[in-house]
Amino acid sequence: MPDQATDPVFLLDTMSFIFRAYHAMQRSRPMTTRSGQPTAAVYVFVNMLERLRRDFAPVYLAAVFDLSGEVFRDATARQITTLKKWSAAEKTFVAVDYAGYKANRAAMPEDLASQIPLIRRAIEAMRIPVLAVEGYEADDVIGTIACQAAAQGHPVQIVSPDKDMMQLVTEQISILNPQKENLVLDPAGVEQVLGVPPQRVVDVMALRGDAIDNVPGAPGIGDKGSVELIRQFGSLDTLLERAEEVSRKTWRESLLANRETVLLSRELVTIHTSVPIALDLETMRLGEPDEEALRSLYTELEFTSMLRGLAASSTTEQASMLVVEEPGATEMEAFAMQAQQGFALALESKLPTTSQEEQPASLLDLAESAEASQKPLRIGVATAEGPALTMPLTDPLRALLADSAVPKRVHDWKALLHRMAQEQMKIQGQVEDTMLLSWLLNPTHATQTLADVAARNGAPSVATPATAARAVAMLHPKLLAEAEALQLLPVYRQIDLPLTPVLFAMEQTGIRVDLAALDRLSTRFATEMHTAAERIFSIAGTRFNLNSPKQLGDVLFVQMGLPNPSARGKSKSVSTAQDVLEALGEEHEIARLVLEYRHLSKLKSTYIDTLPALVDGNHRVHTTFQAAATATGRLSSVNPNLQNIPIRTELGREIRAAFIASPGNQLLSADYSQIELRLMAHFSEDPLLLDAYHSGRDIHALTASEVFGIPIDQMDKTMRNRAKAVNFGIVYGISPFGLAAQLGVSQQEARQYIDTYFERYRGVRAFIDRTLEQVRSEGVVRTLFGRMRPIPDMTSRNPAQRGFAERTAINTPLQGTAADLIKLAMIALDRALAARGLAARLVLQVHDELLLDVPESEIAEVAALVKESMESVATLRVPLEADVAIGTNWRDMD
DNA sequence: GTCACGACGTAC
DNA sequence: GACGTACGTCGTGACA
Repeated sequence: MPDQATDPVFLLDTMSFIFRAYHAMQRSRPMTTRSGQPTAAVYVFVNMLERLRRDFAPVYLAAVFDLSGEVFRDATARQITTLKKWSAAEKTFVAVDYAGYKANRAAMPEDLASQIPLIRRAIEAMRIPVLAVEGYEADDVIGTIACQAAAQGHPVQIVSPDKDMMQLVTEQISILNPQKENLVLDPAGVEQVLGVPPQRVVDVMALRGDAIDNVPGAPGIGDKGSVELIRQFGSLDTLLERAEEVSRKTWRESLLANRETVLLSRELVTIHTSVPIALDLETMRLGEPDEEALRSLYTELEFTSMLRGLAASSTTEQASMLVVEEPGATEMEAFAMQAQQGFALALESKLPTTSQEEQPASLLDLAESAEASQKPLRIGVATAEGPALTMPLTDPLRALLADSAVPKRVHDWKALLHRMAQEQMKIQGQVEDTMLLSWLLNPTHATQTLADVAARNGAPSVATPATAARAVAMLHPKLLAEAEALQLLPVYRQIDLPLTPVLFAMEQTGIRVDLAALDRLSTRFATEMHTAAERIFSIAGTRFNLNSPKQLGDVLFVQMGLPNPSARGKSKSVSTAQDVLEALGEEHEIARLVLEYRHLSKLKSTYIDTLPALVDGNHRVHTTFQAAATATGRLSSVNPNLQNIPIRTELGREIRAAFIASPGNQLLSADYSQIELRLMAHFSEDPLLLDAYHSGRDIHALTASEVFGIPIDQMDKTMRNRAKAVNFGIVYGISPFGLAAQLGVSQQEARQYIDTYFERYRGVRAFIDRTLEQVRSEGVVRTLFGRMRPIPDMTSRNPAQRGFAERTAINTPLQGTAADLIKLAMIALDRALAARGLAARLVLQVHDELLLDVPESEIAEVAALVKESMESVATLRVPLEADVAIGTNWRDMD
């Protein structure tokens, strides 16, 4: 138990949370009781308080409200028309007109107002002290009490989602946001997030202004400019004194012209700490909740999960007793004994990254970040029975981590490997990954963060390293048992788990980017975009934002009256999508120009101007492969996405050419030939398909001759391409609608093609029927290796839902098995390269393609190895073929 | 400013 | 009412 004098004081910025909760839930789905009483804001408020109590066991806490004090007033209470606002001139609070000050703020909506009495009941039942000073804003009350408590030696946690509060942060006062995984901001954290230290927060805000609260700021100086100027000049006062020195003209002139406005703005945004009130800590002592009152409130509001939490609170308390945040030597030794059987570990979660932190602007920043990184890393550890501890990374723990006889359990092994590489930690021994297990069990769930997985599986909290480790320790046996019951362990142990270190290495290696080439492209694209835009404006006779589909649709189809063949405005704006503009044909030059502009603009903003910001000091870009993200088992790639680098157009290929080999190396690409159609042949055992792949025939030409009745030797490109679209359609779970849209033919015609296809490829028809029947009865579909995807809605009365279910049921085993195969090939290849001591490195995977960076001297050997790894990864009813190509860049490969 | 979402377009 | 699977950018609109 910490010394009473150092118990932190928690100050809750209550209405900010209630408003945010209200708006957030409003957007997703309004939450009400069966009788229609809205409850979203109450729910979020109560939930936050429960979590705060559970995660931090606060001794002193006050829910702070402001002047209007809605909570303690009836809805019909008198309107407050004035409040006291700090006056710089009089150095005191003076009454101002409330209506004017809050002019830009809407009145409280009725469905929120009706929840206020419920929140009042919750506060009373939870025995939470309330702090409100008549006529003063909550911000100022919080600031005042925070300073007083800090002066008396108490650490203060301001619990708020609001950036304004950051100005109050000191060594003693920090900001806690329980909605962002209990993110705590200390002075360094504020600087990391905002780019300036807490003392300078008001300076930045004064420059930037705030439209909502009528804070004018300096017009023309926005988010970026304000931070840059304050960082450059050190403070607002210095900046104003030396405004003449500001190099950018618009900023300089704005500063010179708006000096007084900016100073006034600073007054407006400053939180004042001299509200006439004296801290009385005892009134802020948090009471024991009135369980009966809470039970009755939760029952009334139909908060069933909260009721369960209430019932289970005694066991939860026991679990939390097993968490020791500041263990002594004895506890750590006890842990080391128990840990021999294996333990779970979790690292401190990181602060969100910002562009500022990546590029330290000054030596001072460098020094500060170096200091921050010298703080010993805190690691949460937990065994099956013993307590979970948060402990520093000391030698005994390093030894345990490196001990290959000790199994480890983690959530997101690959992320851990990256952190460990930074910290020079080594981890050996069998590793289990609850993130992968959870994904295999539920691949369609949006996220697999620890917080998310823990919540779904009834684990209490992941706020600190120790509680996170406790959650992993609890999740591991549970998820493993579920995976075993669903026969998912083979995929887990043979595919996704061993793939993890391979992906880690690929991410670390990265791929080299030709920055000079991108720079040239940027200039060239800018010019061409400008030319296209000017011609468009000239033809249209008006200037508008070409990037806005809404404005563009208005100009083309309303103002100019062009025919719109789509006419598929879903009550919103007219579609200006590519296919619609293409359908306008060559006689409308403006359509062609818009398409050209769009293409240039897309490539420039998505790739050309984005990639250079993401390269490291060696001109290499490091993507993150998300291994637990897709519904089918594929990987995905983010930050940046390197799985959608252009290839189809000439302009796009210019970008691809900017991905280059390391000096002295070549790039080697190997891609599976038609892997999904080959898998269709394997699964369906269709004689035509099997024969085609065994005798190396052109599959698209074959389909063209079968479906369109054209002899192979008279095949033209157009018919082959149409047949190609049919073959792709088969893999996607074909429909007349989709094929018609793809080919630009009528649905009747598309239906005719599909019917003919299935007459010829009888095996494919049978496979589809068989698969649908099986999925209808089992509710899941599986890949060849047993990876599973639940398919709901197979029996839905809604034809659209049912159709979608049927198409995913067909596509998933094909796409998913292909994903399994290339993953297995990557694992095999990685081992083969290591066994031969080759320096070639895998750098990318693009679903059916592997890209390697290979020293010249190894090319022949690696080419053979890659081809062999990919083709012999499984023996199917048709051969697997991989085509290998080599080049200095990712475009020019032979 | 922040967030969510739709429209669009890139890949396989 | 969307033939499958992803991710990123932009504009827009709703809230501060």
